[in-house]
Amino acid sequence: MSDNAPDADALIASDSPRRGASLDSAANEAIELMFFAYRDFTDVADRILEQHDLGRAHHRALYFVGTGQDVTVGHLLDTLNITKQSLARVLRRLIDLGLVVQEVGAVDRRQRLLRLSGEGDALLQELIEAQRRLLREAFTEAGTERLEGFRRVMLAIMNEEDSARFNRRKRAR
Amino acid sequence: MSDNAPDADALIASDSPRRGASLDSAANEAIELMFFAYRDFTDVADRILEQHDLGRAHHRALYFVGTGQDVTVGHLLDTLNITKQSLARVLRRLIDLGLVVQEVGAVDRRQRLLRLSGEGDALLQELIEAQRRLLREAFTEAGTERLEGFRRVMLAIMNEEDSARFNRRKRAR
DNA sequence: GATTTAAGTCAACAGTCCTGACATATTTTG
DNA sequence: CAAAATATGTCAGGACTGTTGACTTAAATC
Repeated sequence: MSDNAPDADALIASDSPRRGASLDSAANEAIELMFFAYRDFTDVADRILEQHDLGRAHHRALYFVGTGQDVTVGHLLDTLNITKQSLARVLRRLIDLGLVVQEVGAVDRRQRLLRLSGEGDALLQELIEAQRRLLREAFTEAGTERLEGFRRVMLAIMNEEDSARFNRRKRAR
Repeated sequence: MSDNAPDADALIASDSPRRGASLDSAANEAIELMFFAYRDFTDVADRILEQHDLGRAHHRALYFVGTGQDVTVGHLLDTLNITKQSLARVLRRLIDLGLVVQEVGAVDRRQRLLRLSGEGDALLQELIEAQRRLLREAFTEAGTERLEGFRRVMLAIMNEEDSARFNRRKRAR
């Protein structure tokens, strides 16, 4: 981009002479890695969702309802970073389809605790397994010793709010 | 997920006893890494796009027009995996705003070669720099020796079509 | 009892994606 | 050269997901 480009392979050698320039070209490359990898990662789920006439928004809601504990509407709004109205539409559909069920909160009866029905969980597991398979195969292909590098970089890409959220969820697992 | 959770750190130790189970829980974790990291990665660009009343679709078109060579409408359709109609709306806007210019192909006059205007390139550079900064900082935070792991895993997540596309683009840089 | 909080809902609008059909100009092919 | 294929553009219309802002209800809290 800003180089006079002597070596196209600077990206492969992880430590080249000029530190800053190398980081920049690695970052340029990573912009495309993020785009293509994320697209193909979501594609494997999209194919399943299509069969059920559901979209990505339903997937996300299903996922966080199914992998959290005592998930309320408020938690979901927080996690997904969308508006109440946006979530309402999606949640309504999932509830009408019988994939998500609501119950009044035991401690705070204003809350609606969300959980998956058997059907909902079955679909979620199908979605998770599809993405897990893709990732498992990618880890194997890349070599499992590279997994740690992947994890650390991805974690560092997140903003503080999300890495805190991630760690909170991880702790709860 | 499926563990009786003796050690929450099993994911950090990249080689734990049962190979398959460890890969599975690493993959479970990675599902969330992909979600949160991608969201925060796109957010830094979205904030800039907002100021120009443009969306992600415009960003993608701008990006591939600006980083490719002799980009035609057809190439863009191929790269973005969207329909002609979808692209047309986005491209129309970019052309009307004067960010993208078209010229009739020299070899094949049916083609419209797309390139960025000065203004378009300025915006693209701003967008790229925002994401590059985020990634550069993430690489530094994670340790640059981990960059290679990140790269290889991301590349392995891509399907063949996209990794071929990625390598083609890389070669051309 | 008044205020705040959690959730649900209504109306309306915007962006991005889709399908399918059709038009035009140009190149390629038989 | 005429016919077929290709590259692009455009029209009509539909779906999903996101937004804002206002209002209601029920329950908790001060």
